Amino acid sequence: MIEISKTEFEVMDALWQGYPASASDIIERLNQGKDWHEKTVKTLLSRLVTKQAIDYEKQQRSYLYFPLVEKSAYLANESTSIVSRLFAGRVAPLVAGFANSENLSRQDVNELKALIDQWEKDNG
Amino acid sequence: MIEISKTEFEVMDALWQGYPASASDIIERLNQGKDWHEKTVKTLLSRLVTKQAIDYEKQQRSYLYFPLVEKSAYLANESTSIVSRLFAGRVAPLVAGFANSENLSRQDVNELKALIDQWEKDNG
DNA sequence: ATTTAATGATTACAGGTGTAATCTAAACAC
DNA sequence: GTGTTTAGATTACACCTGTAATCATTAAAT
Repeated sequence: MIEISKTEFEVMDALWQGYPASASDIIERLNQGKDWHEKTVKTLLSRLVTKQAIDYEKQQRSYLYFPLVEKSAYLANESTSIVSRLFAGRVAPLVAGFANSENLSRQDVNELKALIDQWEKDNG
Repeated sequence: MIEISKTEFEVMDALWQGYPASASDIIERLNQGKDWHEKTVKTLLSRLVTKQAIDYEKQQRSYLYFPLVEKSAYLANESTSIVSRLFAGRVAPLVAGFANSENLSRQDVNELKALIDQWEKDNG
């Protein structure tokens, strides 16, 4: 799997919001929350192209970028690798940690219950 | 929170298995699974000391290391920060991803059910 | 047509990381 | 007591990251 750094991920996330998108689109989206220099964002875009996480089509003088990796696929991979590194591959202990540190919301619990129900319907 | 790299984490994990422990203890534990050069492990131990993730007491010529951070505390912090970065702070979507990629085991589901029950007992 | 502005490409640069090798001092073997 | 092993300290070194600045080229403005 492609290794994407923290800042690169934020750029990916901005791109996932809607694509194809120009560098200035991305910069604008990012500057809703962060305050990165234009040059910084462009460096990150280049690096993502090199890593083959995104690609572009030339549009006159500028580029229109699009992701080569789906967000859901990326997140699934990352989650798996992190949970495998930190929790020997099992997700329950991670959730337990959340519960213990009061980081579990009512909404989380409801969603968890729903997806457990679904899981049990699918798997005996 | 202290930033611990991937390889540093593996050293921490070996130390958490039992401490105080000498460098050679750690090296031995790590070489059950990995195959790192002795020098590499010692470099990582030094860096962890610098980062104040571990400390040591001088024992004659060699050192006896011990963690300054508890594993559970470290894991709780890491989980929170990762889930916050990747899933806007909510853990349910991460678990959903696991369910969808067939990475959820019966044991996970049972544990999740148990901790949800507990959570509901504690919170309305 | 010439200046200006905007784009992407190239370069910069310090700090972190993975992965050791070399240096130095102390302990052990003989 | 002199050579050898061993522990930690110091140094190495390439690649990654965060964070841009400068360069080159093209399009737009006048």
